[in-house]
Amino acid sequence: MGAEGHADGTVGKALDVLDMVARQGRPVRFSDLLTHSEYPKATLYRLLQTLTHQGMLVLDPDQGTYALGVRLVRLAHAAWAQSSLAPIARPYLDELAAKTGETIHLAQMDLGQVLYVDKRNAARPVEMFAQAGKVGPAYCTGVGKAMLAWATPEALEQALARQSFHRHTDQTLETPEKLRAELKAIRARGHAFDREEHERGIICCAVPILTRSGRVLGALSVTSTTARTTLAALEGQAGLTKDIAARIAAEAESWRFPEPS
Amino acid sequence: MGAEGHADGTVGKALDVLDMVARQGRPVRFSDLLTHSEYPKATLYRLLQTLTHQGMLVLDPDQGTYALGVRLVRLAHAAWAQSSLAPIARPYLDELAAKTGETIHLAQMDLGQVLYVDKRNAARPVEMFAQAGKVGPAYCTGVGKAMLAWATPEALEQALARQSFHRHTDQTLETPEKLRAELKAIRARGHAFDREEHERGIICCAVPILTRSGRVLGALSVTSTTARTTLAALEGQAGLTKDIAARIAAEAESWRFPEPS
DNA sequence: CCGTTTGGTTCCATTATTTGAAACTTAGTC
DNA sequence: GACTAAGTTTCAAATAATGGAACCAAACGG
Repeated sequence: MGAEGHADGTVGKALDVLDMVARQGRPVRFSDLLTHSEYPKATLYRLLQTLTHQGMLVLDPDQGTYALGVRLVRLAHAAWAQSSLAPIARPYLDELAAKTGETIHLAQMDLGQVLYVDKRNAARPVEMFAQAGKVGPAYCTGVGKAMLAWATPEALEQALARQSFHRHTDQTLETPEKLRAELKAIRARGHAFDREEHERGIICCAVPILTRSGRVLGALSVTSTTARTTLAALEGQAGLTKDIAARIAAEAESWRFPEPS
Repeated sequence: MGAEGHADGTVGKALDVLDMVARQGRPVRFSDLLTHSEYPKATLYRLLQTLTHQGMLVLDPDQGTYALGVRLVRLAHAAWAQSSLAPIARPYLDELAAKTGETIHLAQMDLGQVLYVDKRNAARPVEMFAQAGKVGPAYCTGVGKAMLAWATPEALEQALARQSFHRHTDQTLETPEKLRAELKAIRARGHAFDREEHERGIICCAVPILTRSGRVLGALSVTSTTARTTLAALEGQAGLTKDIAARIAAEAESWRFPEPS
């Protein structure tokens, strides 16, 4: 992993370092990062200094550890409100959750990975960050495959290059070829399934959220367990899910001109 | 505004641009940014390209507008989980909300501004991003003053330099001098009040969250309205609030060694 | 239709920043 | 008091950023 191929320019490297800190999941010492990093000591050191000075990282002076800074949280709040589908989709997710009684996921694509931007659990209200902001693989989730199926050729190639094709279950599609074939079937069918490809016992039916011009904005899925229901039953919800997806897309498109200023 | 004095290096400029996009609150065209920016055309253009290529920004090809990218949401998830007090403080906030029956704010300092990282509304469960991630002024909020009162001299000066001292209400402290005097009183007292300084009718009592070494981690406030209660009554909760703050601090400190690895 | 403006993209010689090996400074060990 | 590990600083060479100007394309206007 890592394999940050082409981190263009200093900015790319800095963001790379930021990711590195994020990946650790806990405050890290300089030397920890150094061992995990391909950058030489002095370079890494200066990058950390810059990021810290910029408030993207915070240095705990007591322990000499770096953690992600709160400036990120502020930026993310804006990102959430302005770029993700979550605020637009909220009422529609509620509706879909109510009508299906199943778990709902709203996802977008982030550099070949699936990013869950909102979720409904049917049972209890959303605990935002605990649920959203999480990432998952694209090649073995319903939402991931739904988005890949309608991705542009370039985006697809980029994404494929970033998939690990780890065999999570014995249903997992293990090769780019198998995935390509599946994507073709998904395009023909209009929706994607997850046949326990990521997690044993978890199935879902996912649809893409497309603009009128055919661009993928995200994906929406209805998830359940093999204990509770079947794929066929989930497919029965596909029409409703597509309908909701279309309404989200329509609103997302009309939302792009708040005020002419 | 803007006035980003010393944006060190390319990274600083790039992050500056990121902030600029965030500030607009909606997808922006290249030329919009150009007019608001001090950078020359080509420079801004390349910064935008880099950020877009890095997934921090997303270019809507249909409209040629830039918006904050989802990569930020992912980073923020990590920031939230690892750097903010929110995950640690959650149960304590619940407890405080239950015992006081008032609105609770958990805040941290971000470049001289107050960043609300969690909140309890007594009535309904938190809608995370809708509530958290918001920012407010430090000089006229309870949590802001509580944090400034225990800030290091350098941090205080930096923060003071960034305050606008806008007169939100006729109670607002309008000058650095008045604020300094107030901070001294707060240190002596052990907790800060908001006497309708930010918003008419809104009062609160806030306490800092301090490490054993005396460093400010954040602040905690119990907020209400003049219609419902009085400052004196809120002060009655100060002991409980300090207790909760101490427990949050203790847990935050012990949390810093997940595994020796 | 053709001249013009507006919005966006690319060039490229100049300039400033980044780079990273190595030297240096602290603490901790033994 | 020599030895180590962790963090910080230096400095000439290498590299990347810069930005004025040219360019392209699409919309506009007469």
